Amino acid sequence: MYEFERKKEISQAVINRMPRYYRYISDLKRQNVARISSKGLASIMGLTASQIRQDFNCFGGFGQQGYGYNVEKLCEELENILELRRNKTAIVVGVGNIGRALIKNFNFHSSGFRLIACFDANDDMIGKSFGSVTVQNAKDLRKFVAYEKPDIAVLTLPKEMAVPISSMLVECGIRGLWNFTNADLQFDGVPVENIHFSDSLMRLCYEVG
Amino acid sequence: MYEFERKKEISQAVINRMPRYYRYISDLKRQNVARISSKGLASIMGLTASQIRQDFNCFGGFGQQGYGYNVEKLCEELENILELRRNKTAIVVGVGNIGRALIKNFNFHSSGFRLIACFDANDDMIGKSFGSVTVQNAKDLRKFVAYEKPDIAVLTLPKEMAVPISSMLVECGIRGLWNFTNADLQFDGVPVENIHFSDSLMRLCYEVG
DNA sequence: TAGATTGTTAATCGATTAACAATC
DNA sequence: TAGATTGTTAATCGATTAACAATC
Repeated sequence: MYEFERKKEISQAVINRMPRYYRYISDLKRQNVARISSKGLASIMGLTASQIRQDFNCFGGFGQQGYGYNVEKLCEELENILELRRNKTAIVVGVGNIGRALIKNFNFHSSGFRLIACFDANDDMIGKSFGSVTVQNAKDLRKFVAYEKPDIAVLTLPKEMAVPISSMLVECGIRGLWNFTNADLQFDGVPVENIHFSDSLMRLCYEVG
Repeated sequence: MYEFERKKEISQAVINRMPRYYRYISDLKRQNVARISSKGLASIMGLTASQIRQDFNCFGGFGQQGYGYNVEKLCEELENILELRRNKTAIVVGVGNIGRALIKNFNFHSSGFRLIACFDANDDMIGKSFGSVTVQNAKDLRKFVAYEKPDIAVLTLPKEMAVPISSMLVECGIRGLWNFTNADLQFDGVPVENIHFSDSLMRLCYEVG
């Protein structure tokens, strides 16, 4: 099924770099670049060639001595590693400004997902359509998740709701959470990816000095 | 001016943790908790006590042997470290869905900033008001930045515009960039904080397996 | 073949954790 | 004072970089 063994021991640091590799490699592919060496890629990405080779070799050897990496093949390998062609399913929970911005503008597909539903507790929102989905009543969320088994939920709801709702979602079998609230969520076996706007802006506040 | 020496050698890993510390400590303050030990904080944050003490000691000793840390004092120290009370200025460049979501809903103030203006190239947008700001013509952006000297710019514009516009902003003296586009930006001496939605979601795609 | 560049092992560097003397 | 807990040094662990034999 998989082209590579998913080794448990792949570090978070390596995983964190993979989407950026994918971004650069698909750009090169779009520009019809046929091959690239670790040295060449290192120079455009601002990394060391050594690190790039180490990173790719966590997932198996995609290169060829004396030649480098075939861009098209490498691009495909990265898609396989990140599982971007599996068409996993996502629901959006909370259709406020950020939720709507994601529904209307964000390309879920190119990050490996298909948006199949969205929910809100506000009566004025229920029934409205954005993009390809219609807002459903939050009261039906539990039933939907239990039956439809979406892979992940996008949490764009008020911070206070984040813990109770995500607990419920995990109970109903959700497999991952994309968390836009400032709540710190943690569940055994359910990965959480956080978009912490304020943490990021505070860092910038520090960094600009 | 500063209560602590900003040592060059503070690692990015430590800085990255500071906003999260601040989040937890201000929560404790809100709950009127008077003091907390590194051990206590470690247990609620899921870190080691040792790491917490090491991190805080990068900025000076805020604790007291045998007692722990005074929550109110620690909270204030974190605000000083992150410079959250300096009221730095920000502008939003690009008033699409994400830009508007930030303008209308995001609390810039609690992350150390004051939103002073926003810009868009779309004629239909210019003149409209959101929250406390009115959309200005992108043509006037250069002049505005050169004269008003905002500290940072929030980049919520199309990816293709990110490089040319941010180069122009840096030229005009912008001191930091909060980048919501998928472009990789890098300028000497101008920190960039990235919110890479798709990188984050791709990681989640990998992690849910 | 010769040159280039990988995959991989070894060396280095940095970050985290442990330990403990200092001291409130 | 005795107990608790810091600040800080030393030990460990993990990640990055360098080196080089393998090989295309």
